[in-house]
Amino acid sequence: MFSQTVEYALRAAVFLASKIGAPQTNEQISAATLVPAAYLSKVLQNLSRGGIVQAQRGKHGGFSLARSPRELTILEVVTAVDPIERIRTCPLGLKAHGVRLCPLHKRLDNALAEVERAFASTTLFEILAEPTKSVPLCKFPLPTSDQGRAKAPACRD
Amino acid sequence: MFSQTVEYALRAAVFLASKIGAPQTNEQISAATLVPAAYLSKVLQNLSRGGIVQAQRGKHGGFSLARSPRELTILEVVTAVDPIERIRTCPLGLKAHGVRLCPLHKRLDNALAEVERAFASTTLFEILAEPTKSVPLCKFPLPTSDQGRAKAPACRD
DNA sequence: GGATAACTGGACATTCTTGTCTTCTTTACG
DNA sequence: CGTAAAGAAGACAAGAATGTCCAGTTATCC
Repeated sequence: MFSQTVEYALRAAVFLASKIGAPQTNEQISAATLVPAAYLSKVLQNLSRGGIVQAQRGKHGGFSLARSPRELTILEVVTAVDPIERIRTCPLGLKAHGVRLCPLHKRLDNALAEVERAFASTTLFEILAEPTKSVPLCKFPLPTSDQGRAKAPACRD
Repeated sequence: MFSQTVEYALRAAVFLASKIGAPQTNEQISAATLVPAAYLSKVLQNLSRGGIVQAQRGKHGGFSLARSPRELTILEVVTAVDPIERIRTCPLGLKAHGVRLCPLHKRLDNALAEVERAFASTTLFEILAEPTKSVPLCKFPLPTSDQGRAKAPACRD
C-alpha cells in the first residue's frame, strides 16, 4: 500500500541518519540500501527538493541529512516523495457532500489520518536508537553479548 | 494511498448493501456510483470471485451482496480486490532480519495493521446506518426535518 | 426456440510508476 | 588549468494500474 518510492526514500533517509557528518554518495547509499542506483538518484533528488537531504556535488560530495534525525519524522520523508493524500471532499464530486464526507469516506480518511499520525510521531532518531536485534539496513544481527554495544554497529558501508 | 479499484469496490458494495433483495445491473451500479461501467464490470467480477457479491446472468439478472451487510466488513471488500499486503519479512531480503522486522519496517507494518484493524471493525451496515447529512452515494442531503426518516432515503437509482 | 437482457472473458489502449541511460554541470584537488 | 568525482536533468524503456471494447455465454420471457 505504500509505494516503492516511499520505501526507498525511507531506507535512504535512515541510512543517512546513521551517517551524520559524513556525506554518502548515491552509489554508497544504493549499496547499503539495495535500491537500484539509477532510480535512487531520482528519489534523492526529490528528498533534496523537499529539504530532507542536502546534496553536494563534485569530489567528496554526496548526500547528507539536511536536518537533525531527532526532528526528522517518517512523515516528512514520505511527504517529500509521495504525499499521503487525505480525502477532503467527496470523491464522487457530489456537491451535497462537499466538506462533510459520507460515512464511507469519513472512515477511509480516518484511516489515512491515523497513518499520518503514526508517521508524524516517529523520528529517524527513534528508529536508529531502538534496541533491537534487527538493526535497520544491517546485514548482521546485534551480538547478544554486550561487547560492542557502545554505539550502533556500522553496517553495509 | 488506496487504489482507485478499492474506492470503486467499496462504492459498489455500499450501494448493493442498500439494495438488499433487489439485484442491480452493472449499468445501474455504474450510474449510482459514478464508476466507469466498463471498468466496474471488472471490479464486480473480482468481488464475485471473492465471494462478496453474487452475479446472476440473463434477464432480471444483476449483482447482489452474497452476505449480510451486518457481517460484511470494509476489509473483506478491500481484500477481494486489492489486499493489504502486510510486511512479513525484511523487504531488503536480509536473512538476519527474517521474521523480526527492523524498527523501520516494524513501524510501517504497524501502520498497515492499524488500517486493517480499522477496516475490519466496520461493516457495510454500520456505514449505511450511521446518522449523517451525507448519505453514502446520495446526491441529496438528508432532510433536516424528520419527515421520511422511516428508512434510509433512496438515492441515485 | 427465438429474442433480449445481462454477466464473462479476452484483447486492446492509456496513463502512471518504476527503472535505465546518457549528457551536462559543479566541485575538489593536484 | 586539467582531470576526475560527483549530482542534475532529461529522454527513454518496462511494467502495472486503469479504462475501453467486443464477441461469447447464460438466463428469462414470450
